[in-house]
Amino acid sequence: MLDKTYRPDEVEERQYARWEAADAFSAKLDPAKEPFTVMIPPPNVTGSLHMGHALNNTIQDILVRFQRMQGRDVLWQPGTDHAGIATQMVVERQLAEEGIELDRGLPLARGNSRHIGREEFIERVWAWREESGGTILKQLRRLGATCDWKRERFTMDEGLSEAVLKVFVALYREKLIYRDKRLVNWDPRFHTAISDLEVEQKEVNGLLWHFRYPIGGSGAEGAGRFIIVATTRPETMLGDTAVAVHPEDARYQDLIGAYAVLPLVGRRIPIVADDYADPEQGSGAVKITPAHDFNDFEVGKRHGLEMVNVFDRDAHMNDTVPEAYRGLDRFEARRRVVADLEALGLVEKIDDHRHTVPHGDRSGVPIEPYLTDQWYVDAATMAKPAIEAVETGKTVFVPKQWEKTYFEWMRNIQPWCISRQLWWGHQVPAWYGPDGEVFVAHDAGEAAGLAEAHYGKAVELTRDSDVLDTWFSSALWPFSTLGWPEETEAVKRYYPGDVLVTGFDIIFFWVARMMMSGLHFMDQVPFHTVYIHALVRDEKGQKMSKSKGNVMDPLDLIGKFGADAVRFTLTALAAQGRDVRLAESRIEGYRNFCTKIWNAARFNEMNDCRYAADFDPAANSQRVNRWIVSQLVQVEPKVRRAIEDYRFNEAAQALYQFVWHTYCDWYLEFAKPQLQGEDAAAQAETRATALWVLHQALFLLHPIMPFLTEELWQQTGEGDASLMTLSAWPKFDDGLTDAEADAALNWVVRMIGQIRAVRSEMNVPPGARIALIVNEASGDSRARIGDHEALIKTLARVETLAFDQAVPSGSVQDVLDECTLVLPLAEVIDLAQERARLNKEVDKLNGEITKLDKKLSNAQFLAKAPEEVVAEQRERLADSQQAMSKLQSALERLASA
RNA sequence: GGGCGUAUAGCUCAGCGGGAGAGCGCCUCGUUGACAUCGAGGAGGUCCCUGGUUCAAUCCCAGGUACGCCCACCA
Repeated sequence: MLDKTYRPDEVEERQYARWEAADAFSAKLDPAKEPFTVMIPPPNVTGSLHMGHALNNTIQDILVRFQRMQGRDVLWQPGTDHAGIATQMVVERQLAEEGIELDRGLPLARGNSRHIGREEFIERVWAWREESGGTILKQLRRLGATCDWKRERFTMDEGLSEAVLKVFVALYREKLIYRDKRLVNWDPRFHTAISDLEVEQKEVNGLLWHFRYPIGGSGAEGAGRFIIVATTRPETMLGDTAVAVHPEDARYQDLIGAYAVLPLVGRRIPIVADDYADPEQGSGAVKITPAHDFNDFEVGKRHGLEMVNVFDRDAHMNDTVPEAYRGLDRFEARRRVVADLEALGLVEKIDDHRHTVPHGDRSGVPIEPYLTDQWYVDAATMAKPAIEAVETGKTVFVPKQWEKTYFEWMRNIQPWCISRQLWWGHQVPAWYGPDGEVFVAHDAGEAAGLAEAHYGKAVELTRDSDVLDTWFSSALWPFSTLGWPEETEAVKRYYPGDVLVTGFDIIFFWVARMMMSGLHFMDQVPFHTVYIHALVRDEKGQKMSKSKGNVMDPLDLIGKFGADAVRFTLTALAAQGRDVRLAESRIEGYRNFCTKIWNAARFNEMNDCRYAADFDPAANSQRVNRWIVSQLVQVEPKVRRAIEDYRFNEAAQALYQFVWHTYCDWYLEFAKPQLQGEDAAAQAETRATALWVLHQALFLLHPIMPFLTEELWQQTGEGDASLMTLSAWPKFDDGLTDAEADAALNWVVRMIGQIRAVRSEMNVPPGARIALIVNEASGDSRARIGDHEALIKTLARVETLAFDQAVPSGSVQDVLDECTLVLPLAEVIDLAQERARLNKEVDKLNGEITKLDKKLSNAQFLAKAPEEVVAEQRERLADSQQAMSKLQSALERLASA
């Protein structure tokens, strides 16, 4: 017996365990089946499940469950990402609580008692990972995700690290990885370089300071002349090595080639002519700090300027600046510089200024352009095949518009800075000789060999201490997880993958880089389709964030409404090209849908509908049964195609409509008289059909709502022996569609709906003696009414139903398609209201008739519109006119009454 | 500055070159043995504006307005 209500909390855990016990999720390496591969976007090992993950993985799970049911050999590859900075932060914070900090050659911070070195730190990270890493993968199970957990990978695993090593060395030898000294985005909080993508531009209210730099040199010297420069970053003036003016700027012609004396520092800095200086901007003169500004860096290179780096890695002032400023934090230095210049009378003015400041996306602090040696990938070269692959359709984006975003970025791609000054990550496989000569190799032994060949003797080597950007290893995910560089069966079978499901925010970070590395090392695109889904926002369209307090926790929602309700909601809202605005009321609505399905199953159970493996719907004789089967058969391709085309919301919509509004609202009502009637054959057929149709619908629902459907299949279907998760998608014979039953019962449905509407609008009391008289109806309609008289009487609460009878006087009539609804006058409560209602109908029809008349009297329309459209419009006009005449006579009767 | 997207019922959103839809909310009625986490019915919309293409435009095109997002940025 089914419980009174569906209890997801009790069912979900049990069913998930059954699936795992049956090994339902594992890739089978089965050569008889066509493979289907989905690579999970590996969540950060530090992460926990948020709504974005819930959407992302619901979609993937729908796809893989659907494909398994289609008979494919599915690999859904799970795993986590070591998330360099994020993880290091987490563990560092934990260590700090124990009074431990990393030995970075700096004194201990207050409150801390000891330093630890790199090795010990890395041990601590692994220990942390053992204990609390990867909780998100456990959370994915609660969502119902059917990843192949036995194949779980971690980007710091031995195998994946091997892939990273091989890729780095290979790219270095192909000169696609190189070392360079240039400005990088430096994060002063984490003391590391970050890539362009990890920099977030934030708009802030700042100030624009205008400084007066005294002109030095023979000519203008002593004349007390100044050149005015403006800056948003006063502290960097300590590193100025020039002032630039536009070569054609008339104001400064005599100063080009002269020099200014840098206040506070006393350095003589040249005044150079460079197009970079915009005469329209401020004074037209601009201070040049080549070591701390990307534009200035270029100017510096053009003019051979000195590059003075004024910061240490904490963004404190270093020893290149005058004593008074050394060791100051950059913001403190700013205040001091401004104050000192003010004291010297060198501040021309200070304006309010709104501008953007680059911030580290993880640290949240302003980043500094900083001159260091780093490792770079020649992304522009690697991007070329990746661009071509999308241009030629080897990989397609869904929705297609994202290809434009991809192209835009890939065609303007900059060198990718891949080295990070962190400890947690893949250490750069480079060793340096005593003179700084670099040897890139797979291991220390190979490096030693290279060094010996270079120097002619054995030398001591020092390994590069940097680690690689986390995304460097993620970029290899589609093949490194399969065992590459080993030539495994899995690599051969599951690469290239089929579809990658991800959010647009990750196109640059990950998708683009997988494309580049996949094409380079595997000669094939890593996936044929990239499905880009929306961002999950709150119901007001705001991005969910902890600071706004509008975060919805998927686990809470699963606890409250069940995983299936959450999954179905996300699916129903996941229309292409639009953000998902998630309101709890929506989930509640779909939780009710779960309940509805459950109750439909209970109805079957209570009516002795028993599962029969050999039931053949084609043998049905009852029209209502042929009808519901026909309706079901028409839903299946809608659902299948919607999933195949990534239109998940349409699949959800079609299923919701069918199960609730066709099966429950109408079919089960139609079935009741047969289930409770005397005709044993009809009863048996209806019992079997009701349950069979429900089961088929459960199969169609299964990829979206796996738990509920599995539970009902177990309880009302084949029982313990069979798992829906391992079963095939239903395949229906075309012969099961039944045009005759469709036409008849769809007509009956409409008729009952209309009678109910009239009853309701006329406020007809429940027991009223309402009659339906059929006079001018066509043969079809007469047959339909005759065949389903009992249903119409019961469901529309009609007392008598008669053919070819005069409408009795003293009654009110209404028009329903081809029939007349008759109601004794005494039963009508409000004649005026009924008159108003009929008049409103007349107005509506009048409008319709006028419109159609006009259209059909337009010669152009008749000449150019397709025949069937013209015919259809004619038919509509005829229908409207007929209805109108009946309405008129109904009104006349009402008037004379 | 460049690119992309969105504008349809009170709200959240589907949809479509030829009769404006759903869910939620709202109103009315309903405790008939699956389900009140329910059933029946209803109200509610110049489909953002202007122009163009077309026999026909909410839909296609152009321009505009508003909002959102991404990328790059002025010292």
